[in-house]
Amino acid sequence: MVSAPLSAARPESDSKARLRLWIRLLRASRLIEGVARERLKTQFDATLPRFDVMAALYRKPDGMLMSEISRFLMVSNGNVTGIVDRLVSDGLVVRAQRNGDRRTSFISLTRKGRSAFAEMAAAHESWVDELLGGVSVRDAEQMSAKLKSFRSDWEGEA
Amino acid sequence: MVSAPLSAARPESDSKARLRLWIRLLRASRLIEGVARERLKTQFDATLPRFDVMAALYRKPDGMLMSEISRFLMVSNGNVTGIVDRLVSDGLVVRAQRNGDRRTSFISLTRKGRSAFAEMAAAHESWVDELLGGVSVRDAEQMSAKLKSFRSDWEGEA
DNA sequence: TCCTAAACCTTTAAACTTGAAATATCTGCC
DNA sequence: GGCAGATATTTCAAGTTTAAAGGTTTAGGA
Repeated sequence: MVSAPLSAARPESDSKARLRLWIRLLRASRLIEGVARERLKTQFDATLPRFDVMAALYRKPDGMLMSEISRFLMVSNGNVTGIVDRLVSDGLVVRAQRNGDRRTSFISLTRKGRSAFAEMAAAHESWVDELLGGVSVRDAEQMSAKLKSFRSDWEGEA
Repeated sequence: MVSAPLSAARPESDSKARLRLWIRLLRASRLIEGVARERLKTQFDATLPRFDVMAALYRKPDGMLMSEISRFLMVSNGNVTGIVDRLVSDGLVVRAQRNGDRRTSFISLTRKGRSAFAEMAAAHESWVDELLGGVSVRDAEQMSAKLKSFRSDWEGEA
């Protein structure tokens, strides 16, 4: 009897294992997002999309282009327009004209926006720490590393 | 000089590690969701929320209550109403009256819905396998297990 | 200069999403 | 029976989201 193949190239069970990982990933994301959304609402009268845009801007005090924000957050271009509009009307964000290029403007947090975000970010970090408290730091670091390398394969490094 | 504390209870760096995990988790989810959404659209003229609802129903041939669907998918009640409405008008899903309780109905896939979903599910599994191909099966199983136990802590088992 | 293509952003329509309010029904207790 | 409270769903307004279409501006030739 000839030896049976021990494993085919990417057999059925492999894709099932990855599918299961994906489902768990998705459910974990939804769970955490749900908690963050609810607490942002009740404790800061803010929404998750606004928080996300402000988080992107917080890292770049000099400002970002609309397209940079949408690429960073992995959402569509038109989406960011509406969110920034509302943030501007709330005085948390400004659009600064660029001298060279009239198509674009640099979006950045106002002083008010920065301090509002700093407060929310501290709370947000503690919520995540609370929710993921059951994951050891070692496991968290391991998983982070694996997720990072996975993502690099699909986005041309990051 | 007295010895400095080596680590406080849940020190700063711990929450940073978990925060990083959360960000990576979120970005991985968005990446995969984006690909799935785009391919469902172009290859099946379907949307991700419809796919999700059909996936929930596919596991339960006898039908599900609206509230069961929304709990399973972790979305709001009102949300499911609209999605099911559209699936019904496309003939993919039916609402069956329950004899005992007139508040509720059992939602289930039609024959057409089942075969449409089976096709999409096969494609979906291969997309996930493709996207997560860089994650070894061993790593996938490890991460799944850790995400599962994390989730159980927050949802009263699952 | 003028033209074409590319880049960047906004607008639009349709769908999705939430949270709260409204509606309908059921259950248990008098 | 009749009513209060609980349960299940839908409706509603506001906001988010996408993909596609439209508008403006810039850049790079001919």
